[in-house]
Amino acid sequence: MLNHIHKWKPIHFLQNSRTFAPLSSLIFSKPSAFAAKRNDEPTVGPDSRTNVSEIVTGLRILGLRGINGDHYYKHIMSTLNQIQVDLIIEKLRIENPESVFSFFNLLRNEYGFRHSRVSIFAVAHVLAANRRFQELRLVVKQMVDEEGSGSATSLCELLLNRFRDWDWSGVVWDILAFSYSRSEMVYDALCVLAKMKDLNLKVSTSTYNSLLHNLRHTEIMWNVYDEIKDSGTPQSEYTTSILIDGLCEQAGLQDAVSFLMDAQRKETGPSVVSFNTIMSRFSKLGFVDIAKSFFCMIFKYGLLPDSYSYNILIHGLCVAGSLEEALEFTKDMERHGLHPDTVTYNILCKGFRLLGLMSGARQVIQKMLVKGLNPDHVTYTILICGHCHSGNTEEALKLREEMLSRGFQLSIILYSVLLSSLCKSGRVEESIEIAL
DNA sequence: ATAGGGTTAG
Repeated sequence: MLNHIHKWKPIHFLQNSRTFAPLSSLIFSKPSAFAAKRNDEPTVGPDSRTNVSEIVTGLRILGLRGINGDHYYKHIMSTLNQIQVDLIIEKLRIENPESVFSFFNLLRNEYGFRHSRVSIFAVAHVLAANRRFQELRLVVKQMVDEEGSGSATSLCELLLNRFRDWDWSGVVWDILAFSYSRSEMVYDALCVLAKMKDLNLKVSTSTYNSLLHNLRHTEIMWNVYDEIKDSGTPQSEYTTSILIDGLCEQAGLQDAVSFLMDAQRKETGPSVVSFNTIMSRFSKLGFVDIAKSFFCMIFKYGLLPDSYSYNILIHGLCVAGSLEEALEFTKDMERHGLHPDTVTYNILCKGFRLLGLMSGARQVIQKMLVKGLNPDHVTYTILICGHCHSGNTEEALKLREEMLSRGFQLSIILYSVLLSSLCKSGRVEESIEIAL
């Protein structure tokens, strides 16, 4: 340990590095940064000689990889507390914003560090400024999941008190509302929206859509829709389809169809997504013929069905037992330049399974493999259940092995099917073995 | 945010 302590001597390190041109030029281009050691900052490390500024400096010189490859730094990282981390992140954010997120992630992923809300929001603002929306969503989602429902009030307060004038805070607010909605904490999402309204902040279409989707079984959906219209937020094709789906449940299919037709009068016209939603509803209620007529209507509106349209219809036909027609539509799909995907093959596989034709199911999967598509957990579930159902426990067990070797987990339901099938065929011992 | 799966027993 002593060796490593000696290894870390910031001043010597700088003096020695004078002989190495590339590094020294980098270092001495900003000498002021190295007057780092300040006495008013908490010290860290085994000898209590390093402080936050020096860590930030180290990060600048060595980079994240360098710092994590350094034994002494590694030790410091594992002993940092939340106050120190908050200080580091704040300094990095100002002096070296490109590295904030990496540092934040490193601590969380490799050291199991739990960041404070303040640091999370600070990092979120940096991500928003850099338009790294995917990572931004992830960071906020993790926070929201950890904080749980009912946390919106305090998180909003924090945003309001400490981040009010920050650039991009509108985006962070929106992502916060979106994350609550996505995690099905609808009232927290609504709470954030109410605050955003007070602050005159813009709500994005995707946040509104997610919220509409979660509220589609309730009357509140219409309040949100009114708000969308009042605020002039642009609507997407999903907005209409979510409303249609909600109408199917709240009012009835007739009203939903009227709404779809009304959409025609608007400038954009109905979208394929809306047709798909209606088709799916009718199909699930057993009205495949009506679903089919909507499928034809897509063309009449000058639109083209997408792979969702085909899969919905093929599924409806399979469930209705019209396997031949389902196969016809699959060919038609290809004629229209749409490739049957894993979902299509799974649907067809289930079609054969429903008729007890496991050899046909196998052929479907064979064709799928030829097309370069891999079976997923749905494929395996259909096959295993089918084989269990037809008494071919041996084949089901083989598929279980294959599934596990490919890194898929068996669901509880699939296990119960498999175990009961084994028990029924008198193979109780094996059943117990698998269960344990 | 529109497409695909699955249970036991009673």
